[in-house]
Amino acid sequence: MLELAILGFLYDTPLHGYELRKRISALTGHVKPVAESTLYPAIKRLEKADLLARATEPGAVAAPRHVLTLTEAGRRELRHRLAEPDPRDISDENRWFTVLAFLRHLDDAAAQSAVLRRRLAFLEEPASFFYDGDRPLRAEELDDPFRRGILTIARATSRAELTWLRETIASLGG
Amino acid sequence: MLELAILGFLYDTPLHGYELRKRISALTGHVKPVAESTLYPAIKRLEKADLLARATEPGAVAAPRHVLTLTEAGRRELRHRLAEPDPRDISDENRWFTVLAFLRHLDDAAAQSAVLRRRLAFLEEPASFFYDGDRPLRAEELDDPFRRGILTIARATSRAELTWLRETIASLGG
DNA sequence: ACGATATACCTCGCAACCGATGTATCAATA
DNA sequence: TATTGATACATCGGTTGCGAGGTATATCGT
Repeated sequence: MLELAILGFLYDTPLHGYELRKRISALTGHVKPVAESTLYPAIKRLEKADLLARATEPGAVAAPRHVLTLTEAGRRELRHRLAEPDPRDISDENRWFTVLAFLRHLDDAAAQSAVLRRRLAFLEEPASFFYDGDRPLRAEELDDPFRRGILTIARATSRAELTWLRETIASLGG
Repeated sequence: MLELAILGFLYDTPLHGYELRKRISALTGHVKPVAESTLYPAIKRLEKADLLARATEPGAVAAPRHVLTLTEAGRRELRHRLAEPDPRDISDENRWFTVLAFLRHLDDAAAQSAVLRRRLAFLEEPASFFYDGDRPLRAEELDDPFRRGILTIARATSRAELTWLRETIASLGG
């Protein structure tokens, strides 16, 4: 998820690590804070895999900057990760939002639509958080008000997202 | 999050690892699958910390089972983790849902309410995923349809949850 | 008789994540 | 003048997570 965000932001324009950190924090930081000690090793991993290159520049304000630029392989890698997301990128909302945040980088509307349809298929599966045997329970069947809350909230999200997905898929396919 | 789920399920009744795995999979598995190679080491960690004890029983169907029971320290630990959740348990929906799933185990309505109010405070902060400088952007201000989707969906979730939180806090407060 | 499926547990090695801590420079504020 | 805060990068050790693989037993369908 972090690597996807790094690739995604650098796809637009080269950035140094500190600026990258601020952008990632703005995108997902209020939900999942990004530690510097996670970001810098991730950058190194991507550099080692030749997905990005770094160039040292004198710091504009303070210490020298390492400006990060995606390589051609890095650009391919982002498109690949967007076009064929890991199942977790589809099911986990945090990861899914990161995919969505950069999905415009897929040039092909059909490819974008295919990704949205994967999420649609996931949301259309009858799934709950609580079961009676195999049967998914509805909010009304639960005594526990907190568990009822989970279902109420999840249902609201799901409805909103289904509506948006169907509209957006239609507008892409049009 | 995994440890919280283990403690939460065992708070009700002793279970063996395999059954625990099925319950955790039902609860969060459709979003975040639980690997056995994550669960068993987690059980060991909790055992080592004296939060749970294991007793070997002949297997009802196949191999022998290790029935896991929370110790008194384990029960205290669950209540503590519920009463004073990590900030990430509040901000990250996956973790938050796990807290909610077991929040009934806090005996005190005031303590439950305090936890809900922490989530309420988090949701009431003006946060977005996209900014113009410091100003959070609204869905209508974005060109990118996918990023607009993120805000649309997040807004719908947030509204539903705020409503539910306020209602539930009111009903707890008497 | 054989293979698939379910039950039931476990280890290994690698990857990822994070808190604590360290190193510098520069600007603003007290 | 001192200290805080922002910029800018990095390492270390510990913890968590996961895929791949392993070991058994019992059941059910073919």
